[in-house]
Amino acid sequence: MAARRRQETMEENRAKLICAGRKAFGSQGFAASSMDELTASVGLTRGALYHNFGDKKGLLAAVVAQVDGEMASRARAASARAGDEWQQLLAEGTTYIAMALDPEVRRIVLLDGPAFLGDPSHWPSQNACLEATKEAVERLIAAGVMKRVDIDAAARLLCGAALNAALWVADSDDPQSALPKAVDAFSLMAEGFLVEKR
Amino acid sequence: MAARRRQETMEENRAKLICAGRKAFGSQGFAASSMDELTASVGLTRGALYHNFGDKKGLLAAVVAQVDGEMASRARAASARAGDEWQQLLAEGTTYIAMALDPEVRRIVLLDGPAFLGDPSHWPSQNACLEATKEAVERLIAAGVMKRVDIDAAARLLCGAALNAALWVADSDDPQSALPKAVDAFSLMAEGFLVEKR
DNA sequence: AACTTGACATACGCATTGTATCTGAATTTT
DNA sequence: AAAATTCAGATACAATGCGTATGTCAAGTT
Repeated sequence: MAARRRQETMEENRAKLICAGRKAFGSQGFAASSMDELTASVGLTRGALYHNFGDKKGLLAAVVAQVDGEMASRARAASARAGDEWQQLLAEGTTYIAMALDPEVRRIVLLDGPAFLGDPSHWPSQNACLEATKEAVERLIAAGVMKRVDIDAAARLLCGAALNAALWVADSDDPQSALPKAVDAFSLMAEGFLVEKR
Repeated sequence: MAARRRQETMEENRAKLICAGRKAFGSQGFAASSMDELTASVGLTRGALYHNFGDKKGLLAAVVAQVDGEMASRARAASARAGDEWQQLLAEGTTYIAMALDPEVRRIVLLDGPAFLGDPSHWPSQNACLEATKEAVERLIAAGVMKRVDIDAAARLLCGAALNAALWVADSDDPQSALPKAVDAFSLMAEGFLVEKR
């Protein structure tokens, strides 16, 4: 094999570790994941880990940022496909609910993330979900569709409700039938913010 | 000192450990708490811990059950002081928000609990908050005040929104001013469930 | 009073994290 | 191009903590 650039292989290794972190944290949880196993699974040692991410939590932060970013882009895509601005907000919310059914997302972003990294609104990734919701709320208030409430509070409530509903759906006896119930209830509750009922 | 009954001292020791667990888990978090230190702080050893609670998570479960129970009784008290049934539901919600400002509650029940013990709706303590909310929702639907939605879903959304809002308030730059915003937004959003606006 | 029980202590093995030091290949310097 | 320098990652080490296996002594039993 030809001589590789330094930076190139380093980025490759970072990507490998983040990928392995997703799998390990997503399946066994952050606390139960061994960094020895994790690094060995991609042909490295803990040396690479500590050099690249500082400590175990550093890797978690990187993994969270990646998953979080993917969630946000999927949410934006769903939002773009929806009708008016209100429909877009609902689409984002229901997309969050659906995404949180992925065990990896649940475990990493909803459970271990807040527990080990602190409140999502303070994450370096700025919790893209919250950010997207905030923007939507801002537009809706400006357009006179939503009542005048504190933007951060409303966004947090909507996001929190959606993601929490997802935890419920995922852990319910019959997720398939729980999902539409959660989506219905979410849409209904969100209408509390509307100026006029539809 | 007179000879103590066996069961008596055992219950005393259990209480001591749970109390120490509250302090340790609440201040340092579950993962960072050393069971050696914790048990020593009440004049015992890990032997007592493993005998009484099986393992570290066992103690967490006991602590969670205690805190959770206290929260529920405070919520019921607030509910009893409120006006009509709808006001009672709102009172419960805002009480949850206020209670979650207690660092111990936040850390133990909202962060470490779900992360290490799994979904609250499956806790042996049955998550008293959820239970209380469910009962309230059930009554309100029967009374025709709330729209017909799935009871579990609605309760989960309301509870989730309230507790999530509390996490936001607690971690915001200025909790004192954030609290009323959160309460306002919560009350407004909950009205989405109402049959007719008030 | 001898015996049994069991609540808790003691002692041990194993796993894991973080750090300090080392190494060799990629890059830079002369 | 050879020597010098960097630095990504490996190796080695120290510290801590969990869980278990075993021991012990007072409370309860017969």
